[in-house]
Parts: sequence; structure tokens; C-alpha cells
Amino acid sequence: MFADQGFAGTSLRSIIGAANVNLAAVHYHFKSKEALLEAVVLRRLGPLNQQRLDLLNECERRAEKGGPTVEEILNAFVTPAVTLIHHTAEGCLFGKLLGRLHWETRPSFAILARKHFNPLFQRFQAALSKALPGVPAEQLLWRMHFAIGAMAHTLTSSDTLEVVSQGLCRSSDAVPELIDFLSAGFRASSPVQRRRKLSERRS
Amino acid sequence: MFADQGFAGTSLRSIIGAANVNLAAVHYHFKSKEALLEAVVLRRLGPLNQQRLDLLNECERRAEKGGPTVEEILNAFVTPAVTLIHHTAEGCLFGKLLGRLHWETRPSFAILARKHFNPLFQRFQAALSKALPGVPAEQLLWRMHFAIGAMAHTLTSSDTLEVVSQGLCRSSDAVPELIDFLSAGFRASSPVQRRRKLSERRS
DNA sequence: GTCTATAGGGGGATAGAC
DNA sequence: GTCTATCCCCCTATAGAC
Repeated sequence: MFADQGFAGTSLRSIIGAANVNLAAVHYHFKSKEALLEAVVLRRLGPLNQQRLDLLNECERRAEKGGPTVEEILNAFVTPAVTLIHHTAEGCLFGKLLGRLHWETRPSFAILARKHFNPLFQRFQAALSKALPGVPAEQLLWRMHFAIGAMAHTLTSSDTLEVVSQGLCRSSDAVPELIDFLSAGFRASSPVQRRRKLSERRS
Repeated sequence: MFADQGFAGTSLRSIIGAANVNLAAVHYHFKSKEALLEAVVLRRLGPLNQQRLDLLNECERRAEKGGPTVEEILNAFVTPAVTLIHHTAEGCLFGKLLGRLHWETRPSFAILARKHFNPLFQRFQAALSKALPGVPAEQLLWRMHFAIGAMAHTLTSSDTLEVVSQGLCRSSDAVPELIDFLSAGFRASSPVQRRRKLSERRS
């Protein structure tokens, strides 16, 4: 319900109705509405982030000298989350919740999100930096930012894409399509000349 | 306020407080809270979408035979929106609102968003399809989906990136970085072989 | 541990005076 | 057109019986 309607848009009363419990039980077991959300998120996000790290470690261990490819690193980051959306209905909902978490603005959420995301982010930043020695730090951060946006939007809205495309795009293709797209973006060469050209054209 | 706290998270009472008006005035002039949001959005979204179409038409007119490049098309789509975030504070807020609109789930919002987004989407889909004859329709839709996610996330959260990167990434670089990244993604070749390989690795 | 009952404060919308 | 006062509902959280 948090996934579909957002935090502010979901009342505890609608939750207890769906769960056939009473209101006091929520506060007894979880203390507050925000703490309930945190519990809902953490139950699955912990294992999911661990899975991402395991995949990354594994492909680094297996890699020839020079480390894993961009595709392998992105695969470790993206796949555990994005495969959620075409498995169980529950996984699909958690995927939406996960995507939403990236742009909830309540201070307590931002803290929650960063607490469980920053270590992961830095680990993947280091791996990508090694795999892409030609990309300056600033640019790598921008590209990770874009990748997170594309991934989060896929988590929250790929069902919309299925409808808009009239069934042409299926969620089961999301992972390979996303990795193809992102890895090409990360590898993009960006001659200063071309960037200047676009800037001038805009002004 | 809608941009920062979302629709459900923003009360009319907090709005009238900030605007120094009374509650009845809102309902007299806008009829309802949802209609107020629609008015807020439409005042700026109409001109912005027109600007995107104008830019696209202009670069198509100016292009040599073969039509405009992917970069030019993406520039027409992305720039009018993303330049919002590093101009006025008001523009920055509207950028956030615009990004948020892509993943508000209330039925009335979905209708609003698609009503003003679908025509634009189809126009750009046609242009991109022409510029990328080797990319099948299904894949192009996925890539537009990813591009929208990256753009929307940039609109809503690039201030976070400025903080996380400790000032290394500045919003004024968002447009060229985004266009570099996306255009490479759109041009990506995707040998079926590689995609199968990744799929197998996952299973 | 579990429940009912209620506190105590918003929420959006509206009636009716001016 | 504008404002005050108010309706009526829903919200989170808690007290206190069992």
C-alpha cells in the first residue's frame, strides 16, 4: 500500500483493515507509522543489498586481471532489484516501494534511504571507477545518478510501459535492456568539443 | 510545496498559510485541491512542452538529409525541462514537481500526466525511430522509458547529488552530461548473444 | 500481548453573512 | 468576490480494561 499510494497517501487505518488487525497492535509492535515503513523496507532491503554486494564480489573474484566489465558491475547492481518486478506480485510491489524510496523527501526517509544506500553506492562507485579509468570522478557520479533514475523508474513504472506499448515491452526484458542501455551510457566518450557545441547552441 | 512534499503530503491549510489567503478562496477559484494542482502544473507545462516541440521541429528543419541526430532530438526533449533546475528557485521547484508527476499514482494524476505527455512522447518516438533505424520498436520504447527515468530523477534529485558529491557535480552540468549519457545508451548495439549470456548467468 | 475507546488534532469542503 | 465559522470525516497515537 505504501508502494502504490506513497507514505502520506496511505493511512494506518487502511492498512489494519486489509490486515484484519486492530490499530493498537501496530503501535504496540512497530511504535509509529514511520517505524512500520522502516520495518517493511528493511526486511527485504537488507538481503537485497547483500545480494548486490555478493554478486559484485563474485564477479570481481572471477574476473581476469583488470577487474570485471561495466556490464558485470551493473548486472550486480541492477538485477537483484529489477528481477523483483516480474516475479511475484509481492516482489513487484516491493520493487515499487524501493523505487519510490529514492525520491521520498521526508527527512526521516532521506536518512533511512542514505543509511542503507550510501555504503552500497560507494562500493559500486569504486568498482565502476576501476572499470572506467577514462571517466573523471565528476562524470562517473552523474552517470550513476542517471542509472539510479532509470532503474528506479523501471521499478516503479514499467507496468505503465507495458500498457503504453500495448504489450510490446514485457517486464521480463527489463534487465537486459537496462544493462545494455546503461553500460553504453557509462562508456560514452564525451569530447569537450561536442559538449561545448551543444551548450552554445542552447544559448 | 507540492514539489517538496508531494500531493498527499501538502495540505491546503499549509498552502493558504504561506500565501496569506483564506481557505474559501481556494475552493472558489480552483474548485478542489486536485484542480489546484492541475492549474499549477498546466500554467508551466503547456509552454514547456511547446518549447520542446519547437526545438524538435527546428532541428528537423535545419537537418541535412537523414534528419537530426540523436543528440539533437534528445536535446530538444531534455533541455527545456532540465535547465529549469539551475535557473530560478521557482524553476527548480517546478522541475521537481514535473519529475514527481511521472510517478504519482492517483488515477486523476495518471490521466493528467498522460494527457499532456502522450502526444509529446509519440512525436519524439517517431523522430528517434527515424534517427535510429537499427533499433527495433520494442527496444526504442524501453530506452525512452529509461531516458524519462534518468531525466525525472535529475529533475527531482540533482540537488541531492550536489550534496553527495560534495559540490563536485553542479546542476549546470546536468544537461550536457545527460545528453552524452542518453545518446550513447540509445545508440547501444545489443547483440542478442550478449543479452542471452547475461540472462543465463542470472538463472 | 491484545483489544476497545477515545484523546486531540488535522484534513477538505461548504453555508451563509457581507 | 471575499471572508468567517463550521460541518463532518479521517488521521496518528495512547490510555486503560482484559
